[in-house]
Amino acid sequence: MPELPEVEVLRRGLHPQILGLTVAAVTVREPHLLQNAVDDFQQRLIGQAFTDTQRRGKYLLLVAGPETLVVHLRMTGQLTYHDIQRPDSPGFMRQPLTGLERHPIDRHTHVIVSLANGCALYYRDTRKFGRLQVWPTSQLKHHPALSALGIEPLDSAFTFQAFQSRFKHSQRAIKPWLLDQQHIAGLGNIYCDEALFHAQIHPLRAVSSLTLIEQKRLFQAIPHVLQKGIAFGGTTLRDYVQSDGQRGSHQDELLVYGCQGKLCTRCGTPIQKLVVAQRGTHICPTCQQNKKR
DNA sequence: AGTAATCCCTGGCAGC
DNA sequence: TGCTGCCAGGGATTAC
Repeated sequence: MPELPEVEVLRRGLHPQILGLTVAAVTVREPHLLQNAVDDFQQRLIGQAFTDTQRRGKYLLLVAGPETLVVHLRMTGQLTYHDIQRPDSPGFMRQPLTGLERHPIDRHTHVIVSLANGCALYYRDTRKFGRLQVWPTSQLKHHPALSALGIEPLDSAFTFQAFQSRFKHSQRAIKPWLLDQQHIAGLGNIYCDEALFHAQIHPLRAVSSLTLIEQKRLFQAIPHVLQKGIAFGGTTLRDYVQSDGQRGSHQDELLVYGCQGKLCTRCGTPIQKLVVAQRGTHICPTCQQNKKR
């Protein structure tokens, strides 16, 4: 479940590795994941060199001159750089039990971008929820999904005024509101739960019922939990890996997500798991009370 | 218009 | 042991 921090860590890892490298070939083993026709996808990338990397919400943008590769990892997507100069790189990792070398490409490797230096980018995705698309760089502003995204929570434009102005008078619960990418871009289930715990707000509280103090706590909690996730290399619960195949370590720093039964670090109450908007949701029932309006 | 439910996928795991 | 069925969830789509 890569969210903003995971995509940002991935981007920072890929950036120095691919910058300036030319796409030599593109292999598509699962056309279903592409939002372009296969031929179109291949022909527009081949011959282009990567000039920049960007991130917008949970979208990774690999800019290759006039064309940009837009990647969304969704649940189980992995984008790794396979360095042929390093035989110990993830592509040649040894199986922990058998000691046998694992082939760099398996049945879940769906797209391979071969680079002119002999290295390659592998897109691997067990659940096949992820999507890849080639889109004209000059038209990124008009990309339907990207242009619908809300404010970037780590951007300088994320001020309390900007945050508060999006609140409106919605009776919607705060958790699904935060998960809605058109308000704030990049929050997913993990960091949403962590932010609400940090701000001491129950996920079912109506958006319009939040006091000014609570709004300010939430405004501060969002970038705090995201920066912490980046600092620890992202959260690897199962599938997420960085560009070099390494796991993140933020899963060991979570205070509520997946912590049901453990004691709240603030008050000692056991963390509870409930379901909000069809999502597993983790709270401290003492610190995050569902007050009446 | 705004909100809520459904679907896509597979591996892991609880339960019998 | 081996099978069944459920669960994880981001976002497009559909439904209300």
